[in-house]
Amino acid sequence: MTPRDILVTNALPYANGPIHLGHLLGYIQADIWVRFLRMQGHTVHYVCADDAHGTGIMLSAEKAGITPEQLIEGVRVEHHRDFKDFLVDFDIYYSTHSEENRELSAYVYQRLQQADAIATRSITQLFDPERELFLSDRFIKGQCPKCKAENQYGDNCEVCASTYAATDLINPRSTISGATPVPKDSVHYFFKLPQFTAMLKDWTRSGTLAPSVANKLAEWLDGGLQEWDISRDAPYFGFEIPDAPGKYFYVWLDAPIGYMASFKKLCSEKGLDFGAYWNEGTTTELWHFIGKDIINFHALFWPAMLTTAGFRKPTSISVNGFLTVNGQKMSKSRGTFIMAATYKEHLNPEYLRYYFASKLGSNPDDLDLNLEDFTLRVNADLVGKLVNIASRCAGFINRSFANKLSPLVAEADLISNFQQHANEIAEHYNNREYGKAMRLIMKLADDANAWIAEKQPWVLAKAQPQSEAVQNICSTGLNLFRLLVIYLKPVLPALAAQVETFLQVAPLRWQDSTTVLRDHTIGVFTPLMTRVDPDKIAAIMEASKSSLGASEEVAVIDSPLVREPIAAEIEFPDFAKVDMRVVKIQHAEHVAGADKLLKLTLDLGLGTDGKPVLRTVFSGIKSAYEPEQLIGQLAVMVANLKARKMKFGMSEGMILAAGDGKEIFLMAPHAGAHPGTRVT
RNA sequence: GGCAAUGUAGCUCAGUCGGUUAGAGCACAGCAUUCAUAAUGCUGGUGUCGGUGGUUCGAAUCCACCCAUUGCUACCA
Repeated sequence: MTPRDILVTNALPYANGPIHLGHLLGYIQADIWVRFLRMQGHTVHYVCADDAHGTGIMLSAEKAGITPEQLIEGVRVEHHRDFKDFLVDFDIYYSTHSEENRELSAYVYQRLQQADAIATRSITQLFDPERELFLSDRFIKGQCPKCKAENQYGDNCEVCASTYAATDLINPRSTISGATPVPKDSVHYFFKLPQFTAMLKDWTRSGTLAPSVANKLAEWLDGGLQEWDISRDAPYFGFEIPDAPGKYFYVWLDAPIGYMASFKKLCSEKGLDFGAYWNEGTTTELWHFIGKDIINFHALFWPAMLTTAGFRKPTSISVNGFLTVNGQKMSKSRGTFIMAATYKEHLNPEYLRYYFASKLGSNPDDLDLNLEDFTLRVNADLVGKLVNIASRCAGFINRSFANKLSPLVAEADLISNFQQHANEIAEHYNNREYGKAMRLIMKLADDANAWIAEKQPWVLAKAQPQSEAVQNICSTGLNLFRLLVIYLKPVLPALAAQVETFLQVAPLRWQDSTTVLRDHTIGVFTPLMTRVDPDKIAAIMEASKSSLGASEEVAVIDSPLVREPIAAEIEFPDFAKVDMRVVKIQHAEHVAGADKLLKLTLDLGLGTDGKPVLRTVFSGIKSAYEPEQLIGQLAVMVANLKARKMKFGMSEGMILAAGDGKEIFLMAPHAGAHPGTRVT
C-alpha cells in the first residue's frame, strides 16, 4: 500500500451560533475518514476553523454589546469544545480572522488582480439610511412585486417563488432598523468567473466529484457563470481590500482561504511544508468535506481562484446532505433542533457517530435521524451484538483461566474469515461508504454470536470449568471481538480505547487485523457501553424546546400588523369611492372544479322596480365556511366593484372578509341591519 | 416558474450495465437457550418496488408524463 499524504478540511462553521446535530453530520463523516486513513498508516492533516466574518457577526456582536473579536473568540472556543466532545479530531481549529488569513487573502487577491481577473464597476444597492450600511437581500423585507405577498425577503418570494432584485420590492424596509432603504451607488470588485467556464467544465467532470454533484454544477455552468461580487462596503467585519479603503473582502472570499491559513498556522507549529500541500503540481491530496448548500463556493469559485493564484486544485470534494430529524426539517418547536451540547449532556456521542456511520454513503443525500430507530439500532447493534460478544466470553476467561487467553484458537477458519473481510471493509471506508462497512461488520458480529451459541461454552464449563475447550472457545470469541473493534475504531474511537485497556494491547491499527491474540493476558471486563435510555431522548427534546423556543420568540415579533404594515395614507374622497352595502346571503353553493371558491347569491334588498336586487359573487372562502351555514346570514359587499369574469362565471362584486390566507373571517353587521344599507 | 435529488416491507435502508418466487437490520410472532449489560440462537408472515402509460419475450431497474417530499435557483450568510 502506497502511503498517502492528505490534507483534509471540513467546512468552516459560522461563528454566529452553536453547533447543532446538523453540523455534526459533516464533521463526523470527515473525522471517520481521517481516523481510518491514519489507522492505515497514511499521513493526514485535518484542519478546520470558524468562519468569523460578515454582516451577521457584526450585527450579533453589536446586539450583544461586545466587539466582533470578543464574540468570535468566545464562539470559537465553544465550537472547538463541541467538536472535541464528539471526538472530531482536528489538528487545529483556527479562525478566518487571523493574521495568516489576512496575508493569504491579500496575496490571492493580488494574484487575481495581476491575472486581470478582477473587474470593478458601480452597482446600485439598497442602503439603510439610519444605520448607514448597505443591506444584503436577507436584511430587506417588503411586498413581492409579482404576487404582492407581504413580508418577503429581498431575493425571492416564499409564496409565489418568483425571484427578483431587492430594488423591485414594494414598500421595502430594513429588518435591522425598520427604515425604508434607499438606492445608493457604490463601486464593487468582481471576480471574473466566466473566463474559467471551460476549465471548470473539465474539472468538475474529471472524477473529483460525485456525478450528482457534477450535475448540479452543470446547471450553473451551462446556464452561464456571472462575475462574482467579492467586495462589501464599510461597515463590515472582515479584511479591508488592499489599496481599496472602505472596501472589504466578502466573507466567502476569505472563508476558503481560511483552509490555507489554518493549515499555515499548523505548519508553523509543527514544522510542516505548506507548499507541499498547496503548490501547483504537488502530489499530495487535498480533500474538502462540505455540505451540499455550499457546493458552488467550493467547486466553482474556489478552484478558479486557486488556479489563478498559482495554487493546486482540490483532489476531491466530498459532499454531504442535510440532516432531518424524525423525517422532517429540524424544528425548534418540535424540539428536534438539537444542539451538540444538549445531546452531549444526556447521551454518549459515539451513539450518534455510529448511527450516522450506519446510514452514510458517499452521495449527498439527506440523512434522517429517526430517534426511535436510533435507539433501537444503537441498542441492538452496539450493545446487543457487539459488546455482548466480549461480555459473554470475558467472564469465563476472567474467572477460570486467570485472565489468560489460550495459545490456540478453537476455530481458525472463522477468525481467518473475519480477517479476510478487512480489505472489503477498508474499501468501503475509503470510498466513504460507511453504511456498507457497518452492515458488513454487523453481519460478522451476528456470525460471532451464532458461533458462540453453537459451541455453548457454558455447557462445557458446567461439566469442567477448567476445560481447555472453554478457554479456546472464549479466546476465539474475544479475538473475533477484537477484530470487530479494529474495524469499528474509526467510528468508535473511545470504545476502542476502552477495549485496548481491557485487552491490554497497544492502540489498535488497521494492520493489527492480520494478527491474533494468543497466550495473552487481558484485563477484567467491565461494561463498555450502556443502552440508549428512551427517557434521555425525551429529555433532549424537552431541553431543545425550552432553550431555543424562547430566544427565538424574542427575536421576531409576529403579528398581522408586522406581517402587513398599514398601507399608504389616502384622502376621504378615495375612501368614499368604495360603495359598501349590507347584504343578505340568499344562497351559497360549492362550485364544481374550484378549490377555494364558493358561489354566493347576495340579496341587496328591493330595487326601483320593487323586486329584490340579486348579485352573484364568487368568494374564496370555501376553506372556512360550509354553504349551509352562510345562507340567511348578513354580510358586507363592495357593491360598485367592476364585475370580473372568472373561470366559473361573472363575479359581481366582493364580499368583505379578514384573513391571512390560512384563516378567513367574514365581516358581518350586527343583527337588525337591513340589506342595501350603505356602510360608511 | 425552472432545475435537481429522493420516493422499495410498520421503521431505517440495500438492490438497477433489465432476467428465476424483490433483500437486510430493527420491529412483530413462535420455539430454544440462560454464558452475557432481559443480551443470544433458530423458525416465520410481511411489500400492487410513488402513480399512469410506453419500449421489451421479460422492468423496481430503460423512456415519457404525472404526483409527493426536499433542496438549489450564485452579487445570502
